This record gives sequence, structure tokens and C-alpha cells, in this order.
Amino acid sequence: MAVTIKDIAVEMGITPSSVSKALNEKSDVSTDLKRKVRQVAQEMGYKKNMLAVRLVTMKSNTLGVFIFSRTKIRNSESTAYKYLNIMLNEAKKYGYDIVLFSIESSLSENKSYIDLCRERQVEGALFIGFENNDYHLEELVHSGLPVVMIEKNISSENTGCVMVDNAGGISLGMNYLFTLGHEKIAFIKGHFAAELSEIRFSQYRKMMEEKNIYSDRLVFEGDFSLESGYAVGLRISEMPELPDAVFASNDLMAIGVIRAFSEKGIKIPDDISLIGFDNFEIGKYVQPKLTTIAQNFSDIAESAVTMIFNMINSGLHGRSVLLDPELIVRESCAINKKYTD
Amino acid sequence: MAVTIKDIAVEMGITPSSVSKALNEKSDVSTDLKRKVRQVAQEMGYKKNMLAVRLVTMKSNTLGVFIFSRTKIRNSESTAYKYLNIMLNEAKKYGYDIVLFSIESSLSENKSYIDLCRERQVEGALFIGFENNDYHLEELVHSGLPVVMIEKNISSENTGCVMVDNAGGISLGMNYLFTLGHEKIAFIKGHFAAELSEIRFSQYRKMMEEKNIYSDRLVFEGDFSLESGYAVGLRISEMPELPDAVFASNDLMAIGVIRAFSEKGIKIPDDISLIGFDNFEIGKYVQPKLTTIAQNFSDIAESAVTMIFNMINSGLHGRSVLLDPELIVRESCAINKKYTD
DNA sequence: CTGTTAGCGCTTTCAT
DNA sequence: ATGAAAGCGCTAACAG
Repeated sequence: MAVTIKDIAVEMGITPSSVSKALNEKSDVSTDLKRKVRQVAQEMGYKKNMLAVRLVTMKSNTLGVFIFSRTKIRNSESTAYKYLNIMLNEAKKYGYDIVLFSIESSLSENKSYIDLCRERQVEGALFIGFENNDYHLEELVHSGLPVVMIEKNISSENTGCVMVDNAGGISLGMNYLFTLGHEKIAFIKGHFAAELSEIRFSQYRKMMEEKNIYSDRLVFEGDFSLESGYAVGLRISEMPELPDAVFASNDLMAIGVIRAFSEKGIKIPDDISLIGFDNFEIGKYVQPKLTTIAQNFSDIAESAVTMIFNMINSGLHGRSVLLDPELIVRESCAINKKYTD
Repeated sequence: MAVTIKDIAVEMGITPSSVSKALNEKSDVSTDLKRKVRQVAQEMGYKKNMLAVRLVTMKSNTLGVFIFSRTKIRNSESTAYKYLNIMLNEAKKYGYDIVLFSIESSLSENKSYIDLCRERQVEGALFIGFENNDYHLEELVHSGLPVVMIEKNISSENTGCVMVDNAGGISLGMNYLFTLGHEKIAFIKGHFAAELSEIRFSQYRKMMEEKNIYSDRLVFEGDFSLESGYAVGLRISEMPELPDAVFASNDLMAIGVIRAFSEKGIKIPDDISLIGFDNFEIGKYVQPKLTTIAQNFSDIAESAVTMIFNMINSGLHGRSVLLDPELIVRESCAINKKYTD
């Protein structure tokens, strides 16, 4: 049996409440008693039982974070950890614990996310990789529980969202490609279940349509994985006429394309330009170095945690914050040769 | 205020204890009452308060997982998530929650890991990326708390460990290299604070010494990062005479080497062979495809969770389990040309 | 300053 | 089959 404040109270011949007060540095207890209690507690190996504390104070000091590990959305596997790590450190600053929930499939879950939160008394929930068409969304929005999502735009009274300005990121890349003289720009979509796939694609489509150069035959389905990028790269390499450039929805797929083109003897950026999205570190090590759109994962996670604590403490309603992306020019894009002719 | 069993008891004109029993499907309560209670609970939006349950039952149903996010050990950032994800899903099968602790630096932490565990009443702790010289180790070993570590060989009454057979993995790679006729084999060490760095290096050294071909000038310091691999690659490229092969302690560093060699016009595997360790998916997409030693991250994490539940439930003492690595032959190694001459 | 009392929400003997 | 009572470990008024 673990030692309790009661144990140390009998040991010292005082009462549990005095021990509690002393240990909690309350002002209405003598410095001397505090010192003694601390010492005895130390000697007896006392450790506070947070379960009891949290029950009595009605405050769990806990955040729930949900990560969606469906293998389908491959990308999340790589990015979720970047977010998680920062969240953890931020939460620690506030003295909060993080309990992790992994969701394999929204359909197979009997427990709703809200139920999980309520049972654990979490004060707020962070979501990484929420899928389109997850029928639990409605429930979250009306739950009253502070919720902030990453990579899923949703704002209501109690829900907020933070992500990179995906449309802005695509604009950055597209304008750069246009400046280089590219017009036949292929696009590789991300996984259909991720909202940002649609956002990125829509912006691409809009910008192509504005120039009257949009064509369905330039868009390819991907799922954020290296493998899907590779598969698309192979298909592109077999097109009767190569596009001027390809915009991959993320770096991983772009790297798959590099592999495919390399096997087919297509030179990047001489024969075709390539741009990714995410700015994964690996992009600096592939050949050629990948030009990409950077999103700051740390900033996103940090903002998310800040937002949720604002909601918890100040009751602010959820907002939707978009962080600025940045164009990282490396070596995978070049001026369109047809243009210079 | 959330609805409690007391609320539903008054609502139904029965007592809290009956509600509790009904909700918990105890045998000494009528099927009819169970049905009714369930329905009322449902209607009133009752959610069990796990804090209270856990306090009264003296069972937290919680596992703690510690991840060490010191930026120094870059590799852990990439591998930790692979482990974490599996742990999460495994723990869920047992009905356990996972609370996450991130450790930035063992020195700056005032709270010991054990204190964190005791306070949260966790039933067992999983460690990912434990560093050498972490002075909390001793305390863990004598804590009596079930602990299992990944990537850190430690076994005592209450501590266990699971990792890939790192020495065996190095043997696999070295023998392969020897078979190919390589003798001047350079080695890039991993981060010094990771135990497996030492294990991998020792085995390399041992095998080189057995052939009397060990030389300090063939070993380079790395830290598991792409960047450090790149830096070492550059240094190797400037050696008066190129080694026959280089064995990088992990894939990330190997990829850094590929980049460096590519810049210096050194052809892999024609001019020099290269082998990594980990079998990251990216290895299939770099040029040339990376030959490597595979470790199964899922199996490791799964074994770790299984082990900790065995310790929790059956009081088994900690064991040290080593999983088999596998040689994955791709394209980065070739027969030594000097050998064929 | 220290002690007394009550109770957080739940489970669990033990009665009835 | 249901109820009464006690208590998990702790904090928080309120007294003294």
C-alpha cells in the first residue's frame, strides 16, 4: 500500500488536513510545520495520488489527444509525431497531462470521442488527422467541450482549428511555376479522406482555370504515400507529352515521383519541374533537392495548444487560424525550356 | 455539472448502489432493472467518471509512456512514433489508457520518472529512447514498478527490455559485405547517448578485429541524423583512398552519405558500397535503393506491451528479448572490384 | 495557525 | 434482488 497523507498525519501526530495544507504550501500553516511535513513525507516516500486530487478538485488537468492511425492516410503517420511532440511539451508548461487516444476507424469505434473525453474528464481535446465524413464531428461541435483540430477546418462555439494556409501555399507554388513559364502543370492529389487534400486541389484547379489551362488529364489521385507518388510518377512518364511541371500535394509523393522519373530517365528539372508540400527534412537530401512549400509543424501544434488553453481558461470561442506557408526554392524547378525557345 | 449515478438514482427512485451494480452488469441485480437503468442513464447523458472509479477500485488502468525528445538524438524522433502508435493500439485491447510523458532533458527534470508514475498511479511504464547515463535509471530498477524499455538493455526484477538484436544485425551486414569482398569498411556511429550506438559499433569493431582489419580511421562519429550522415559522407569522400564500403548505423545517415557522395561524384555501389540500418520506407526511394538491416518496429512495440502486461498481471520478472533483424538487399552494395581484379 | 467535518463519484461488503 | 453504510485519498470550508 502506498503511503497517504493520513499515514504521515498519524506518524506526526497531526491531522490529514494539516498535512494537505502543508504539502500544498497554503498560507495558513506555519513555515515550520511545512518544513517538517515535507521532510517526513520525503522520508516515508509519500507521493500524491492525483486521482484523488483530481476527483476532489473536480479538475483533471488533462488534455486528450486523438490521433487517427488509419493506414490509408499514410501522411499522418509522418506528421502526427511532429505535432504530438510539441503538444506534449506545451501542455507540460501548463502542468497538464496528455492522454492519448488512437482511432483506427471511426466506423468500428463503439465509443464516441466525446464519451472517451467525458469519462476521463479531459478538459479539452486536440485532434490530429480528422477525416472527412467522420460522423462523430457533429457530436463534437455540440459537445461544449473545448476542441481544437489540426488539418480540419471547423470552428464553432467550442471548436477551433489551426492549420497552414493550404490554399495560400498552393498559390505560392503555382505562381512560382507560372513565373518559370510552366503551363501544363500536373497535380497529384492527397488522400481523399483528408480535408486538406481538397483544399490544396481546389486552389490548384482555380488557378489553372483562371488561365484556362485546367484539364482533368493533368490531375492524378494519390494518398500522400511515397508509393502512390511513385505510381503516379510512372503514369506521368508514360503520357504522350510530358507536362511542364508536377505539383505533388506533399513531399513524400514528390519523392516517389523523383524515383519514378529517375527510373524512366526523365530529368528533373531539365525535362520537367517538380514541387512538393510540407518541407520534410528529407527533401534536402534527395536528388535533386526538392523545392517545396514549408509549413511549420511546431508553430501549428503550439498554436493549437495555446488555443485550447484559451478556450479552457477564458471561454473564448474557437477560432480558425491559418499559419503562413513559405516557398522553399531548391533545385527541382527550372525555367520552362519551351518558354525560352 | 455532469450527471452522476446519484442523479439517476433519485430520478428513478432507487439507490446509487443499485445503479452502480446495474451499470456494471453485476449478477445480483435483475435484468429488468439493468435495462431500465441503462436506458435512463442513456437518456440523462450519464458518463462514468473514471477518476472516481479508479480511485475507489485502486486500479488506474493506465500505462505511462515516456518519450525522450532531446533533439540530440534525432533518430528517436522518427522511430518513436512508429512504436507509440502500436503501443496505443495494443493497450487499447487491454482496456488501458496511455498517458504520455515527454522528457526533454534528464538533468533539467526535477520530478523523477517514478514520481510521475506514482502520482498518476500508472500500472506500468514504457520507455522509448532512454539515454545512457540517465541517473534516473537506478531508481527505476529498484522502484518495483513494471517497466519495459525499448532500445535500452536493462533487465531486473521489475524491468524488462525489448529490442532488435543489434549485434546480430551488424553481423548480418558485415558478413554480407565480407562476402562481397569488402575489407576496408568504414563505420558511422550513432548518437553517443543511445545504447544501441555502442552495441552496433562494438559488433562492427569485433568483426573487423577478428579479421585484423580494424582501424580507428575507418570509424566516424554521427548522431543518427541525415545531416550528420551527410557531413561524414563529405569527410569520407576526401579520404586519400576511399574505403570499400560504409556501414551507417542507420538509414537516415546512410541517406546523408548518398547525398554527399552524389555531390562528390562518387558512385554507389560502383565506387563504394553502402549499407544502412532500420529499413525505413524512404530507403526504397533513394538512388540507389538502400541495402539495409530491417528491424520490425511493430513487433518490438507489440512485444513491449505484451511484456508489461505480463509483468502487471502475472508478476513475471522482466526479461530481455531480442528480435531478429533481417538483411534487406537492394542496390547500394556490390562486389568489391579490387576483389574481382 | 491547526483541527473538524463534509464530500468529490464511485464500488463494495453486508444487511434486509 | 435491492438498500444502507463505509470508504478510496484528498481538499476545502468552517471552527476553534
